[in-house]
Amino acid sequence: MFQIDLMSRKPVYEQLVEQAEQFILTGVLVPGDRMPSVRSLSMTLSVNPNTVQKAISELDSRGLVKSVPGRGCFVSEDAKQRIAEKKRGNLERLPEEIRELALSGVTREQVIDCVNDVYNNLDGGEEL
Amino acid sequence: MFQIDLMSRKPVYEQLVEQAEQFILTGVLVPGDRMPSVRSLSMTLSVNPNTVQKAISELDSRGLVKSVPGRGCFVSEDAKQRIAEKKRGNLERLPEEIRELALSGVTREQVIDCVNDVYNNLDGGEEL
Amino acid sequence: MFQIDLMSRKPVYEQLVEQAEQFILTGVLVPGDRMPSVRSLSMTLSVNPNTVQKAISELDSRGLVKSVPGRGCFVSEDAKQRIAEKKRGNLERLPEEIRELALSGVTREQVIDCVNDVYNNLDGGEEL
Amino acid sequence: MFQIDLMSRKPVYEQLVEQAEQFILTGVLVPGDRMPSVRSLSMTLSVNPNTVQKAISELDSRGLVKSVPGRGCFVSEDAKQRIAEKKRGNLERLPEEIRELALSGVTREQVIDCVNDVYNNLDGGEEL
DNA sequence: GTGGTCTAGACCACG
DNA sequence: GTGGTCTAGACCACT
Repeated sequence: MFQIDLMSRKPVYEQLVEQAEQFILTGVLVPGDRMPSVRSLSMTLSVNPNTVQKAISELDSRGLVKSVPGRGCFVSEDAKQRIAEKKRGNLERLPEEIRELALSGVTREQVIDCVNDVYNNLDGGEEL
Repeated sequence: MFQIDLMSRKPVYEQLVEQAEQFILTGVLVPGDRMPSVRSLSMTLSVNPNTVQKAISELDSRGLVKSVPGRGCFVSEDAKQRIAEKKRGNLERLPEEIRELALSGVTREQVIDCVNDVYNNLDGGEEL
Repeated sequence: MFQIDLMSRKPVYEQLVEQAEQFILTGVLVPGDRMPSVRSLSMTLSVNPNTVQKAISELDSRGLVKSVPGRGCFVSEDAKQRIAEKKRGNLERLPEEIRELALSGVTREQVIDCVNDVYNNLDGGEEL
Repeated sequence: MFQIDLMSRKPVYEQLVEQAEQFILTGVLVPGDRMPSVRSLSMTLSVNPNTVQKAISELDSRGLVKSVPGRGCFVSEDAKQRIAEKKRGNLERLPEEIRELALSGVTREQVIDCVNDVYNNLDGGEEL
């Protein structure tokens, strides 16, 4: 399920956090699901347990999972909404990125096509 | 001209590099223009000369400026093209970002509107 | 392994970069190998860590090594090819150098002998 | 006659020195010839007179020219021999350069061809 | 004055 | 422990 790139400059724990968010956002993980344990993840990924723990703590502090001592770590009820809300904030950065593309010679049509491609290929069940 | 955010997590030298790229891409700096000197920049920005130097070196190694010891640092002829080419590569990352927005409840219309806003507000003289 | 000449006019960090390239080109360092750490190198060479760091950064930006914060710095897969490609470009400068030798009284035989010596003494296992 | 590249990282004065050496080695300048004056050179090249003066001083200290106050600067009798002698010293560095080419995949034939090309195309009168 | 290199020593994030 | 960033201040070569 999880997989990391040790050669990436992105910190391992951050890769794990982002993947967890992706899984929740796309419905691979749903509220109540139990996350893999620190030990099992650190084993399968050949990563230091501290690193995995850091990712879990981060997810916890963002309210995306709830750690229950002795029982494990579970996706919280409002996890998806929280992530969606945060991602929606990225909409503010979008104009600047598009402007850069425009200045670099990318045409309006290319961008519009790209947008339509994405929306047309969304799995029906994923739309809110 | 240049300005930095000391509180940003983005390294100061990287902020400088990106701003320089912006200036070149938007035509504020054109080929042959002389960059502010290391010392003057470090003074006005209250940043260590070494940090500014690092930014200049980075720009140099990317072929965006040519720094000539004893004379100064000049925007190279093909600077804008180099940047545009690199930015165009970002087009590949765009679908993923839009997909995240879509999954987060942003509608197709919102994104399209955003795109059109950008292209309609481009300075007329700039190439689309 | 690495060693520098403090009296050389060539910058220390550049000496380090060139030695690393030599090591990679001659197979002393192979893809996946871990480079000596910044601190250890700076200790053994009695050089400031920043200077070593600069060399590492340069190698990284040339794609010869991948440095991963917290884990170390590793020779990249295509390092040798990249170096070989660059060195092959030096072939263009060779005629000018030979011409200078010729004009200075070095005979054709002397140069040819030199060439043959080099090729005859290549380690058998190295590709011609 | 002389020409410099202001964008080169090679110092201007060094460019001038090397060009003078080339002119002497190839016979464009012969013993007794008068060098262009500092003022005229600095004018035609749009270079600071100090920079030209530095080049002249360097040539003088190498015994390649003789400055006669009030009369000018003349190519010395043994200029060509001095240069040739120095260049012949470069023969020692040649094997290392060829070895790098060899390790980079350049074949013995390519190098030999290059050598023969140079010697076959030498102007008959230039050979010592 | 310019850019380039280097030292000394600090702090941070990551593992 | 690792690499990455930054400051403070020095020296050099070049124009």
